Amino acid sequence: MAAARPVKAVRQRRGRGERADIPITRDTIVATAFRLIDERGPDGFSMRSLATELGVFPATLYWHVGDRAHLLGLVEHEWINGIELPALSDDWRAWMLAVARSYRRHAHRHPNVARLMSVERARNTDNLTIPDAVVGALARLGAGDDLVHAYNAVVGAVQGFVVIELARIGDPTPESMADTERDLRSLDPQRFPHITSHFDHLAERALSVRWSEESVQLPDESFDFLVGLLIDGLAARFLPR
Amino acid sequence: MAAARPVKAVRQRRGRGERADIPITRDTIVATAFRLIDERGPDGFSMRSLATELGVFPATLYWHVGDRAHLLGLVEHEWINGIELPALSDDWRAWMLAVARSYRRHAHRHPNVARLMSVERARNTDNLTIPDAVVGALARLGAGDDLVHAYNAVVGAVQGFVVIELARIGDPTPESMADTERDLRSLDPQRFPHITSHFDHLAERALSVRWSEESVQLPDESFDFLVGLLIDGLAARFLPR
DNA sequence: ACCTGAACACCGTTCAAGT
DNA sequence: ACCTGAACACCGTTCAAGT
Repeated sequence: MAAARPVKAVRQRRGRGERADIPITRDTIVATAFRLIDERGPDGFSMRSLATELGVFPATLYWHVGDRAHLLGLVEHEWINGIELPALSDDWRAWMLAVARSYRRHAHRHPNVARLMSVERARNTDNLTIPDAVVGALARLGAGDDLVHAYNAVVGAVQGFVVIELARIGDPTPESMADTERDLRSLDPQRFPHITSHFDHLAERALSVRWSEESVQLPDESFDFLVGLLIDGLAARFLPR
Repeated sequence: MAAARPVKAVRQRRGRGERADIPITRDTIVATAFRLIDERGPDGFSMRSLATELGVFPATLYWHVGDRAHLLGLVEHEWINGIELPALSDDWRAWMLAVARSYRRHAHRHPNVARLMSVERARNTDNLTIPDAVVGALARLGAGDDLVHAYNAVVGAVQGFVVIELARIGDPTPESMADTERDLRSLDPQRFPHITSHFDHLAERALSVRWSEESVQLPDESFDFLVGLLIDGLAARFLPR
């Protein structure tokens, strides 16, 4: 699909039925929607703001791409296509880690778009390149009758981890962030003995113990740790020793 | 927090400033919002529909619970409080599996509410009971400097798995479901050699290879398989052998 | 303190009418 | 085939005005 070319058409009066001078295409619409969501977040995106950005009336979008849900499906498609699939390697451990990291890296590049994945999902019949490669790797490992479960476990955990880490921590105003920090720092050691005793170790790094916007991304080590657990677990189950 | 008592107040005319005969409380609002989201899904829920259900004007809600984001935070709180924490046990493996299953079971009981978790998050300073218990278990295992990462890996994977499995598969009309099924059944074996060759094994059971609404819930075995991988991985890292 | 009534600035979507 | 212009049925939120 074409790269997102910057379309900043200034709305200029046009009579009924008159063509736009820059012809609106399906690709332009999807690319612009992608850019708007990416830059302004889901709240700054609407069918109407997209139409304005493109210099057309909202109804035009419906003619080209159908309704909002369908458009978001196309954006999802675009996003998934942007993930680089690491070259197949003999070392399946290294390959799986590379795939997982590649997926996460792409999500971090476009967090606002990536957040859509968990909410408004489109058809999933295309974009099966990575799933197919993962199924292949697991089958080659000898997953056998556990193939589905190994697949679901790995994909669900990796994809899910990224969704959870990117989930918004409430509204990102300085005040609410300060409030959260204060509340977390003054937790009752009676009720939460373990979090409080390991507070310095967890603060701003652990899920549920974050407050600033910069800490949306969890430590890379946490992700690698997870993938390590999965890989070792698979090896223990399927590889002869 | 009080159980959700059924409030079906029929809107009856009231003059300016007049009190409702059934007094509206914060708890009633939250409980009713929970019920509406649960029953009708996020699309059937709005501040206005909630107000109508309660027999008041929308502005009343703002007086009691603040804006929509804040209300959803309270609903989230309510949901999380509903998770049963299994009694601490000496067998940490059994305990972790029990906690993970308990979380997932609760999500499946209220899928529409659970879906909110990944999107509109409130403050997370309360409801730290389960996180605290998990931190405690991992610390006791001897996670040491890897405590954060072990915690993030386990919680991110378990919570994330559930989010991914519950994510909507596009719109659930019979036609679109049939379309997806047809597309999946007629995948190109050249492009997707592994999925096609294991199709019968994966169909309706694997992420990305589902089409019906009944298959939102992945096989329980897949979830248990994941938790097994995590537990074994932790044991291999932290337990002396 | 608590609620009404109305208003404001938005939405997504549809549709007849134009070229 | 492609787009306008207007309309419809909704939103979330605010605010003065009532009791």
